[in-house]
Amino acid sequence: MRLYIDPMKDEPVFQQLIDQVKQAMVSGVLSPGDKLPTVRECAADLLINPNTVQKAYQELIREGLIYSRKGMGNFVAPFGDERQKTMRQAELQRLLDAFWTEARLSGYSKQEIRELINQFIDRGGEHE
Amino acid sequence: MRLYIDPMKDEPVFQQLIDQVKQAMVSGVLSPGDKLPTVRECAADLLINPNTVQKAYQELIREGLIYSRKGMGNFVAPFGDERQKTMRQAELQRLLDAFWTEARLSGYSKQEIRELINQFIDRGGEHE
Amino acid sequence: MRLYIDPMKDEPVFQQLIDQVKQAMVSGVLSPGDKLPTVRECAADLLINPNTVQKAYQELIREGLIYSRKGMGNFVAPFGDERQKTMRQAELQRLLDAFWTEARLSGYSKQEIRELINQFIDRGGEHE
Amino acid sequence: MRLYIDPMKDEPVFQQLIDQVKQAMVSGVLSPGDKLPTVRECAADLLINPNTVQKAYQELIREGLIYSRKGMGNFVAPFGDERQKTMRQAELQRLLDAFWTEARLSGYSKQEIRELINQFIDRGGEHE
DNA sequence: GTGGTCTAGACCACA
DNA sequence: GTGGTCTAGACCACA
Repeated sequence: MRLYIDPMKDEPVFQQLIDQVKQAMVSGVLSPGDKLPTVRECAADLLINPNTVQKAYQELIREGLIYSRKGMGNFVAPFGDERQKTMRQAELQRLLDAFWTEARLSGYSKQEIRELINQFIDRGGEHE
Repeated sequence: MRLYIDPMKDEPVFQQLIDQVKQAMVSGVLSPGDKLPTVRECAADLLINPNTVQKAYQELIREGLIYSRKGMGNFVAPFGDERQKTMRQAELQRLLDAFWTEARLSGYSKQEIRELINQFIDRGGEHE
Repeated sequence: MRLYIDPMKDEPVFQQLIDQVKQAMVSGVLSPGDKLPTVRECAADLLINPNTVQKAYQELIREGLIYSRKGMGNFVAPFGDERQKTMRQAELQRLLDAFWTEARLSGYSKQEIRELINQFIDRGGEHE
Repeated sequence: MRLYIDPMKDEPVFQQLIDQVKQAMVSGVLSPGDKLPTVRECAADLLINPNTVQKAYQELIREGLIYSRKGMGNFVAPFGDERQKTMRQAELQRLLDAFWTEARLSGYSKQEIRELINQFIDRGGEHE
């Protein structure tokens, strides 16, 4: 697993790292048990501050998506934990609301959005 | 149209205002040509600084969702402009990607997400 | 001569009026001696404040492009007065500078801009 | 890169800053990747408020001409992005129209304007 | 250290 | 009256 960042994006660097790890987990590039790059390795690789990498990993740990073993590194956690599921419902609803509002403001009808989403899902969600 | 804010949320106040106006436009509470509260009115109402309201309105202007007339106030712009549509496609795709990743990480299968979305749409997208 | 305004534009109303009269003079819709709409007529027509129309006309008078005859109305002045020419050189240079900078920032080469301009001129400057 | 302002000009300070950065980018004083003065540095240097500098930088970011990294500073973005080009066409046309109208009102003939422009371009567009 | 948000309030341009 | 610009300065997030 190799991470990268885009300095042009206004998304904070630590957030870009989090998103990438999540994307990799969804797409199967990272599987439960896989080892992530070490904090130092990653920081040296991307020319960023180790604290920034640490912050990203801490957040992923907090979300239960990775776990840390002292002296060993950081590893991908098993998916689909029931507790996670409950915790994520609100976030999910929020994202779906945001998507809906943007789509409606863009002038799409309910039916068009439904089709847009179905096409997306049929293609496998871009990442699969 | 009456706006409100939640000072406890960590979402910036100006962003909350933007989101609310957008929501109101999608839900039909605000229609093209409608007058928004004046900058001062809104600031006094919400006990926030006029500059904060101004910032929110400026962003909405920049997105082409409202327009401003000095000495007159701010007004809702016509929807669905073709140029806007093009500009929003990327944002839409981004939001749908984010939603998809979160949903997949929460352990939902493709089919479950499809059903989740269809239920959401059938309910009218929360706002209708 | 019928004037109109676009409330969506962020250009002030009085400026839109000025620009329109100028465009009409360049394109030949208005010729020296032609009568402009009266202040009240124009204000009533466009649903704007008479002061706004007055302000536009005052500016055109100041630039020597129209003149006012008490009780008679406002009329288009003869073109090309030598004094005007001198006064306008700076403004012209400024506009050309602005155009050049934008064009260069848009990625056009010197040669491309030259061609762009020549095409524009050959078409008659859009307004003729 | 050193910025300056003229407080006597009626052009807003933030606009003067924007124009200067653009000019510097066109003339080659600023190249992609170059670091701009920090918000505070610039404000202290010009004896203006940091918010005013911030406003100028925000607009440049919005136009895609610079990008910002928290804790790092603001940097010049790569030029000539294809999307920018498309977005700027309208602005370009508008400026050329304005120039044309002013020139015609000043009494120049089509041929004279063509020569005026060619001279300008041959001199390298003032900035090169 | 550096950018981002926000307050409190002055002053100006436009309508 | 209404929006736009600007000051002086606080506090927070990010690196």
